[in-house]
Amino acid sequence: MVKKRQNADIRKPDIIRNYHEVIIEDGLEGASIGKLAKKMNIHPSLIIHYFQNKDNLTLALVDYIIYESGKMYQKLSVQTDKPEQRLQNMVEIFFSDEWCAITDIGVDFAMLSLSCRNERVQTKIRDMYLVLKGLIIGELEKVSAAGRISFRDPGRTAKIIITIYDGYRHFRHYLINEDEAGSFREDMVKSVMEALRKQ
Amino acid sequence: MVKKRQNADIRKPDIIRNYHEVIIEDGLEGASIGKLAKKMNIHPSLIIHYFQNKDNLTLALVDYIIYESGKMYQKLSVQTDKPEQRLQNMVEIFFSDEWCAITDIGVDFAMLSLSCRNERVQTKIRDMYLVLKGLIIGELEKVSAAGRISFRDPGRTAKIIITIYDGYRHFRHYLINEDEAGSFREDMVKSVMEALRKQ
DNA sequence: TTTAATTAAATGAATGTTCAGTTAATTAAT
DNA sequence: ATTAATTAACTGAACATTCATTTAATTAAA
Repeated sequence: MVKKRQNADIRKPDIIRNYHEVIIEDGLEGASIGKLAKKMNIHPSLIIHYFQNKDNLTLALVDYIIYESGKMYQKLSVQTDKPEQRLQNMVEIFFSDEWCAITDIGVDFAMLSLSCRNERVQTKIRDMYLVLKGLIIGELEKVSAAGRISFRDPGRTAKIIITIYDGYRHFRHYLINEDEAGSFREDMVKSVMEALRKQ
Repeated sequence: MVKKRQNADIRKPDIIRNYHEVIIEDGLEGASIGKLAKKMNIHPSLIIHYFQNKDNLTLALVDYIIYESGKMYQKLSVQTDKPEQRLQNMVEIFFSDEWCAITDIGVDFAMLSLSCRNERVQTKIRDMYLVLKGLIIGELEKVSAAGRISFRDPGRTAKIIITIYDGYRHFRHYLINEDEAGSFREDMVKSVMEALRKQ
């Protein structure tokens, strides 16, 4: 049984996590403070107490999702010191099931949709992409520094990687069977590596 | 002034179009039958009369969006008969502003999100992708038939094209300035053409 | 005892939907 | 060609429910 009275440091992130789950189940359009409260066995007004209103709660959720993604970015630092191997590893991690499952794609789509109408969300997501891009550029520059391959424009290359990754994560949802998914992943990894070589 | 009494053939698609607009403005989570009715200066129950309930209306919207996309697919048939030129043209159309603006990306994201929870929507979107894929395969096979380049697995190649296109359409939204968008497009077109050559 | 966590109760507005009725257009019969 | 019957388009009002939010009171921890 959960301790009855908790402090804000526990309760607030707990509310956000549960809100995330509600949206997974019912979508952003089906999520409400009432449902969320019922799910958590707390009173709706407690949620308002912590987040003032629903918009704030949703903004906090965006932060949460971005933060969770950010945590994973750090895990990208791959075992080996060989720059090229690092690059290969990074790409393979991007296209792994674990990586694609970091956040729920359904919720991600909802947030992306929201970002088209909400400038603050748009900015947050843009910043997240900038972080990811910076991280990839870092890896590319390590390769360049090692002298093997040089990237004319690492920022450009990073964008290509992100684009193919995004498209992959998006489109894989609409493939029919599992073995198709497997070969699809291989193909997309190859495409990215190809794009890397051609810079 | 609009004719007061219209028949179903006019009214139903009109409702769907307006519903589309409401979602562009307020998102799927902000759209309601009430708002839609007010916007159209009709009674909410008239919408129910035609669509029975909100879910049906949303399903009809999915069909509408897919149909609008499908109409554009037909315009893909490009002027020239030279297969390779056709291929090039097709890719350039995919990455054109006009093409990316066929449907509203915000609404598309909302529908993609919905598809993660609604099997019927998922199937509809999957089918749409199959149509697009088939169309691309057709073009690839024309090139193969001309004997210039042969594609080992056109279906595979088509999936790569769709993936990069999807990622492009998705990610371009988070680029900062216009000239960046221009060079980004060029880069992605190049990437696709590269992927085509390497099959 | 002060502060923070939590609930209770109540709010008005908006939600989707039903149902009964009205008005207009179409069809068939005279 | 006029009229009657039928169908379809549309409105009005009311429905219970849910919605986010407010304000005040209560409970527990520091």
